[in-house]
Amino acid sequence: MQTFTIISLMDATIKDIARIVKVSYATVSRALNNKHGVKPETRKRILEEARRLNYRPNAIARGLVKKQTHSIGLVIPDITNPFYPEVARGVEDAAQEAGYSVFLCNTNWEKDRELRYIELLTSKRVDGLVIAPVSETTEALQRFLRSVPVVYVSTTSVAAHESYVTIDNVKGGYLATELLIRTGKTPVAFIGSEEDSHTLQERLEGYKQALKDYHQPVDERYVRFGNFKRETGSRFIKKMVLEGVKPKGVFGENDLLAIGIIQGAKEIGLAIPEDLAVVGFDDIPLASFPEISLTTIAQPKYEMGRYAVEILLKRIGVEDTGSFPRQRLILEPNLVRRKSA
Amino acid sequence: MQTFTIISLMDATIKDIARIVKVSYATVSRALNNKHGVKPETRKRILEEARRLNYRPNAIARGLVKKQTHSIGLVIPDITNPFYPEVARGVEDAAQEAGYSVFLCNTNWEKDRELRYIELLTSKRVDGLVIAPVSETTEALQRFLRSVPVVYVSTTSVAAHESYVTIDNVKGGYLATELLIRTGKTPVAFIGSEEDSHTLQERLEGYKQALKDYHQPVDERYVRFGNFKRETGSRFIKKMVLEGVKPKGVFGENDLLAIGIIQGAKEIGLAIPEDLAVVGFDDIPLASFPEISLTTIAQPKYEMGRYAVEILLKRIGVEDTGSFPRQRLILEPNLVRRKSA
DNA sequence: TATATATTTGGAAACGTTTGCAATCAAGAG
DNA sequence: CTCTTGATTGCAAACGTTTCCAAATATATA
Repeated sequence: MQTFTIISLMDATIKDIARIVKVSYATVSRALNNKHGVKPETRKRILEEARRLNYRPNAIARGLVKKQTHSIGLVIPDITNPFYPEVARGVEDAAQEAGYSVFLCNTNWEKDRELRYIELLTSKRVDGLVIAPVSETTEALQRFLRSVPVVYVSTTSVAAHESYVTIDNVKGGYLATELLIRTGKTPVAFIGSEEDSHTLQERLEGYKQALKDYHQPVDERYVRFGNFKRETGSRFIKKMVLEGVKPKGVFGENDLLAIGIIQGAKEIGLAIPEDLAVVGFDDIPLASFPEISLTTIAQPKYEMGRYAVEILLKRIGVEDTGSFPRQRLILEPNLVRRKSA
Repeated sequence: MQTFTIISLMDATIKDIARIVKVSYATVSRALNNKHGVKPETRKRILEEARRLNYRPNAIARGLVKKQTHSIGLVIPDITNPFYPEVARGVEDAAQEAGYSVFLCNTNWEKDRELRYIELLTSKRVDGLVIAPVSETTEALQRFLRSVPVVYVSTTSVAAHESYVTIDNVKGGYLATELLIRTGKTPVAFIGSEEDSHTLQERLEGYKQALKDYHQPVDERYVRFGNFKRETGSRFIKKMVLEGVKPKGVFGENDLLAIGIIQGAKEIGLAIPEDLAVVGFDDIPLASFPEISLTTIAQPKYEMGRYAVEILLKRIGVEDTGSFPRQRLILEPNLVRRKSA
């Protein structure tokens, strides 16, 4: 009894099976991998013994010879940010279906932590990477990335030869602004996160485009940048009206910001959406809560994750690196109308 | 130029370095790992060449000989559920600091998907596992788990020899109920998720304990079970009052449920907290939003994640499996009072 | 029955490291 | 100048697989 337990504790290898069944371990390998060319009866004996020994193939050893690990890395800023769990879930589901596992890496928005992670992941010989980069990729980062297939998610601004999946942020910004204008909520303001973010720039471009198309003046006093935190939205809207800049509508670059805007507006006695209509971007789970009911531009987050790994796996599948054409997938944003605008 | 690129594309190995520097690859290995006993000048030359070749140690090969991968698995029901991102983050941070990577696995609450994952992870030879199991562990699962160190998170009901970190659910339930009673919100109801969940049972026990201590009757009509979805909370509270069962306070087994309860209550014209006070459990990020402002029992989610891997790594550190004593860490729940009660 | 062919098996190298042991080397002691 | 000693180095095995190639065996063909 005791002995039995101990035996089952230490991992049996292919050699153990070979020794017991009295065949070469080449044969055992073939049997275990359902390769043709092993006599049914032999195969049966091997499988039985494997089962009896509680044999688990050693993926490490296999990885060494096959030069692939069936693992991919998912590098995101922060799983705690409500935008990412869904894309992570999409990534994970798609990976799992294809027999891949995924390493979760939070960069915490830190450039060097991101770099260290990528370094680590390449050391672990992941077969590929899906990454939502902290910011514009640096040269150092590029150097690493050259040795492993990668698809970017939620960014477009990357080296010309890389694949990515994202949504049409310009269009999203346009849709948001357009709604505000058409419902008479002018002038409409824009409150965004960091100014140098490409995502922001695109959404801002959509905003300006809509303004132009509908013959609205573009007034810089109505556009502000801070960071992606909720408090920022609250602070900025209050500051704005304090300065006498009084929009009737505001487009928040993301939902957290937009929710903050609503909260700030309420604090100074503005009714939503009568006095101030606000629309956000992302459609995080929170947005749909009755208490919040935020009108917003939805991103198909889960699908973005899925598509990213689908592209990645296709890329991994082709042995001839470099011959694989860059894939760009730009998904459609979707206006979902709730009570805030 | 072209040639250079190609060279840097294929991974240089220790042998390449050895060949160029003209030493044995044993020496290269020693140099790269900062082992003593290699002449400073030799080490320098090796390090330089490694850098020049853009050498990345192959963790797979290393793992094969050292029999450890510096990877752990994180097996949770669903990263999309607001409870888990924080613990995942804690796990990841602690792991990262110790040089470990973490595989993210969503079981989607499916027993067999959980099993498949654990099978996969053991095949990949993770050094350990932190797992929030779908339900009571099965025999099959136990068999796998015996071959790898594991610490459970957010559960207590497991084999006597396993480690876990969780919070004192009984106490949490008690705290919640006590608050309701002391603020005069009696009778107080309990609305929970699946009846056979151990977590629920513990929180329910706390509820009953408090009732008893404060000489309140325990009336089964005031306790209901459904699932952990928000809608359930909403439906159940409405159903309750429809049946003439009219609590003044209700303890929702988790925040989602509690928020649902609030929403349902509002729909039928109840004022929160005047007509109905509600307290939840978990303190998910949402709970603190002004629009929600849910009084709840907070779990130190991030810390749970951290502690889990700290215990795990300590366990991994000792070579003599079996000699490591089971670790139980039961964290304190924390009442955070907001507007809903 | 002998030969050709197909099926099943085994041997051995390879994947990229780490590490115990023995060999070499430089230098200090006598 | 030789002997000891300690610091450096190299050799080779090992980790657990996969896979190429050849050997062995069985089956079909003539």
